[in-house]
Amino acid sequence: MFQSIASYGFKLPLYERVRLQIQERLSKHVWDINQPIPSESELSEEYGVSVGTVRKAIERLVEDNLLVKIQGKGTFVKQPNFSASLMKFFRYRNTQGELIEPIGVLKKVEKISAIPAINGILKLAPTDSLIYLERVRLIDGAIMLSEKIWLPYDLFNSLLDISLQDFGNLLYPFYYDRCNQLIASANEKLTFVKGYRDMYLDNPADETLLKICRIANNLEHIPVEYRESFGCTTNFHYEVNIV
Amino acid sequence: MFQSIASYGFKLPLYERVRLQIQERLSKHVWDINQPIPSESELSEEYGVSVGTVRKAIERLVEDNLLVKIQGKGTFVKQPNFSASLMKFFRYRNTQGELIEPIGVLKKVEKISAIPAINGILKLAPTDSLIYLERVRLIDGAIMLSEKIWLPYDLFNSLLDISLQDFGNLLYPFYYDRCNQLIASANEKLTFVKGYRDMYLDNPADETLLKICRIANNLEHIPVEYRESFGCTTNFHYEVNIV
DNA sequence: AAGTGGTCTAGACCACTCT
DNA sequence: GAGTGGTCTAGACCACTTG
Repeated sequence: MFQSIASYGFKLPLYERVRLQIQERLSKHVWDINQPIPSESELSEEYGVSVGTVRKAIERLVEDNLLVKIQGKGTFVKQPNFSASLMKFFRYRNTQGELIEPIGVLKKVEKISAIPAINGILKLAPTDSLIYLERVRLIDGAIMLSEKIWLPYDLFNSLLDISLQDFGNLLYPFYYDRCNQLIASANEKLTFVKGYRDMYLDNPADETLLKICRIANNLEHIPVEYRESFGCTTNFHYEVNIV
Repeated sequence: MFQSIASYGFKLPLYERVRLQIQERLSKHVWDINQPIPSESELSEEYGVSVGTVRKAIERLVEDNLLVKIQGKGTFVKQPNFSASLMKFFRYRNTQGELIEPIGVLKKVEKISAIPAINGILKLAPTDSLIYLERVRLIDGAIMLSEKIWLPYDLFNSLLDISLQDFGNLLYPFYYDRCNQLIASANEKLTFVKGYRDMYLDNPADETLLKICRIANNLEHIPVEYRESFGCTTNFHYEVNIV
């Protein structure tokens, strides 16, 4: 009964193959978000494996934040909460010291040809095309952050069909809904640059700017977004949990 | 045979009680660091539980980075590698762009009485005493970072017996060796301050300084260190993995 | 009472490392 | 070949939620 997953390779342990099966059904949104997915015994019967094997598969998916188990009720699809996870690391404070969620406004979406450095970061073939975004983030109408974003064309070309004003405040939910790419982890580097003039920030040339380079990965740990953000240090607030 | 761990409370699952038993032996350094710990079947016999239960207990300890399993060889005590984990997040670069490990020099160690704000952060009783450290970090002999560190007196009083020059480059290995406190996670907040003059940095009053506030937790997720670091933005480089 | 996930057991066989 | 951890199974009982 596992011929269908032969393509995954038979060297994978059974519970990993079951995990991939379930994960595939998850990304196809087969199950209603408010209903429990089939029970462990149902799945074990369906896949013809023991309950313990299904449990182990589901355990991994829970670790990956794709499922949530609730004792007595069942196992549920977890919809990623972006504003509570990734975006919380990146904050500005107002003069009263309260946290602010900057408003994201997209300025440009276009297809561009390969850029060796970026293609290298995104682990693409040297000639693969890219999607290029420009975006600013506003606080009280003032531009605090200017972002340049590069994405693999093959995965994100559907973004070209969306008009600028239809992009929401957060990009990652868009990636998820439109391109089926769930951003699951990221690496960020913070540095400071002097003498860089940004077209949107319109900053004095001698001002020290914050520069954040982010490589964001999907669930399969494949880098799918490279982003460079430039910002003013005023009221900037960065928070991170190291585990 | 589990009377000895009655103090942990009998509501804990068996594998959790076994985990705590093993963890206790780990923190007492019962096992040689270069030898495998007793095998799963040996431990299951010793504790009078099934192999599966021991496996689950060890699984958790591996997740916590306390043990490492190597198939065919055994399970080994993992000594925490601080320079490769926590400290990698915090870097300066030289003019060639290469990463530099700043040298840490301790300037002050003393017992102080309670500070309401700090005691609150460290979740101590309002009158509990503290250990206070001052420390600078140097690159090419120049002070790049000035750190103020507060620790619970009860856990860290043995630091008072160590002379300043005997503190090594990294503090966390010291916490581990001398006070049995393994720093396992941390929360850091980066902000910028202007108008703060630091005694060690000896900075101009109008320079914008980086300020990093860190709350570091031990394995039991109890906060055991609060640290405020002030630094120059020049050549500063901060890297973090978000998962 | 029925169904869910949570815990625990016992035992089989496999893959790997060492001697 | 002996010993280790890795995978997989089958089944018992418990804790929790819902009708």
